[in-house]
Amino acid sequence: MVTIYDIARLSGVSKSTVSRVLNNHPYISTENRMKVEKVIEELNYVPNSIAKQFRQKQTKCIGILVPDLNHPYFSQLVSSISSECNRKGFKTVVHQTFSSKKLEREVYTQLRNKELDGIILTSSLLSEEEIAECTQKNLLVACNEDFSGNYFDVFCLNEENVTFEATTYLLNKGLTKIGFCSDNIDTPSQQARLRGFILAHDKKGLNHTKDYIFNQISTVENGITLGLRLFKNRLEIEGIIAGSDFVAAGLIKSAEIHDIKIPQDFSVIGFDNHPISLATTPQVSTICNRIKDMSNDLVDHMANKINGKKQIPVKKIYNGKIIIRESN
Amino acid sequence: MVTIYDIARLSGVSKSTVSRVLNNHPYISTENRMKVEKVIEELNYVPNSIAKQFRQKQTKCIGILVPDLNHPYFSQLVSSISSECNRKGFKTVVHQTFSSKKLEREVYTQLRNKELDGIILTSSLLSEEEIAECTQKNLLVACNEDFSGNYFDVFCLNEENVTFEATTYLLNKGLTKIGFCSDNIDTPSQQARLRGFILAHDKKGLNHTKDYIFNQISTVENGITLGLRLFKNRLEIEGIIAGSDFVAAGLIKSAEIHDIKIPQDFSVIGFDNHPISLATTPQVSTICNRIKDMSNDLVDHMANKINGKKQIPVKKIYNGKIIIRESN
DNA sequence: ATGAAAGCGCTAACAG
DNA sequence: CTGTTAGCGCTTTCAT
Repeated sequence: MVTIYDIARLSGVSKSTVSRVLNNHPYISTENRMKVEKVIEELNYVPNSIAKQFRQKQTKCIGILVPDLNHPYFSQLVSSISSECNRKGFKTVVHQTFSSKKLEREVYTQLRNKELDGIILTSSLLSEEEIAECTQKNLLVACNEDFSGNYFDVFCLNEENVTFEATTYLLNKGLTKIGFCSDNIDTPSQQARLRGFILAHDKKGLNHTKDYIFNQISTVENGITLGLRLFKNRLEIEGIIAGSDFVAAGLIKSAEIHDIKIPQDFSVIGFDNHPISLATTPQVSTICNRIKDMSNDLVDHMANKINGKKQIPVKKIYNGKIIIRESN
Repeated sequence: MVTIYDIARLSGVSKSTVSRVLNNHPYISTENRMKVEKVIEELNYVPNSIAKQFRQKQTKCIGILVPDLNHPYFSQLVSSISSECNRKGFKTVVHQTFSSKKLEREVYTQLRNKELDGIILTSSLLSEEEIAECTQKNLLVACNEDFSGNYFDVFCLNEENVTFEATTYLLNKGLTKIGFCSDNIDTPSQQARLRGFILAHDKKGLNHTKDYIFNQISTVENGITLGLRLFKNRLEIEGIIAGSDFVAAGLIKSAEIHDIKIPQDFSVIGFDNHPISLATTPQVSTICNRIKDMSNDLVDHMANKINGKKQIPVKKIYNGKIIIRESN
């Protein structure tokens, strides 16, 4: 392996000078710079970046903690975060937890071991307190998940508000028996949605039906199966906040099979404004998220922190928006 | 920062002994082992993994090169590869190229700089020769992309065969004007599909229509737009190998809008057996891939190579399968 | 079974 | 503008 020392020897300067050339320091004689660059070229020298990292105590790696990449929302979020990080000179290490607390804790250990400069959390099954304890003084920022902001910085959608609005929208249409789907009800973001759902009922003096709150519903298949259950037994449920466009698509397909007319007999509102919402008949009314804005702000903030720029604590909340199409 | 030296000092042994305890070496007195472990516990010591990497010249990081994570096929592929890598003790660094040759080359530079122990390539716009030149003697394995296998190991679907079969299936039904969609026609896998498409025509003594080969078609929206073009002008095209279930869904939606009956007036075959293929009406006939098998074999192979086990060169080809549903 | 010592490749005071 | 020097935290011979 060619090292900085070989370059120094062959170009008749010291290691420091080579290092300076490599790092674009000012104040180097053009003569020496050229000699060094020539030898670098000749020997096809590539700097050993681990040695550099070791010296500087930085990995230039940011971890992204995500439940599952094989998911229309999270793959989009990670795509956006990752490319922003790359643009700012950081590599991104993806860690899927598959909703395992154990795997999640292991990633925090990597952070403590300095294998990562920081972690971006997109979803968690642990409490803020436990996360803070696991990560200690190391850098962690939450994106997407609605934490308090007392333990680490947070960038998230106003899930509660937007679900409140969507629910109110259905309620205003005169529906009274509305369902609610979530993928994992134990996460802060889903809890926030549920609060919005319930609050909308409260504000109208109505009660929500506990039996119509469904958990672990996240895919097209889940939507189809749920629809089967709902429509076959001709339940009195009149509409649903589906929590995802994929679930909405499944419900719509299921309704068609059971000859339930949407939106006449049943209303559906999806989430995320995923292209699939355009492909169904009727097209899915949905809620658009703010992935791009969130990830840009977040990565900017994170990069500044890593580079030692003082940042004030933030909890930044983004407003989603309802997009009314044909399914309600 | 607590170091191995602090532990040594406080437990009255040498650095070497501490290192041995840390690495589970045999032949350490239980007495010393316990002393060391006690101090480690007390000081809450965490080993500095960059130092370790530096020493051992390994990053334990594998790069995954992918066009775009925000994509139903690639997000699933990366999800599978990444979790396999994690299980084997490697971190995965995701790099999206967004079809930029420049970004792709940058990743190969990272490999040369030893920032990565190896790269898994899922798609490329460069030639095998150029890739081989960029990566030099470093470890790179291709997954998904149909390279020759002469320059690096390859694990891929038999794209040509399976597209041949799908095309033949339509041809056997009596269709003669069939279209072909690809997301990026310049990649080896799409070229392989195209070969299969053409070969199926050849075998029947039929000509394919060059005007019906569409490039840069990959999303629901692309499918809808393409359908618009096809159906509005009542082209004589009778069916299409859509290249992706999302495109298929868009085409089906578009057909509905223009009152084209599928499969009576028009046939569609998707690709990947994505859940969206269940949500459309009619449901999409599609081709199932072999993501799980491919990524398991691949990561196993890669891990062995990194760990110094001699591996013979491989080009492993997996057979896809047509799933006939309602759209043809 | 253990310790001393060397060194991985690089950066950054410091001195000149 | 350049060279000397020390050292980052860890592993691994080589002795003992």
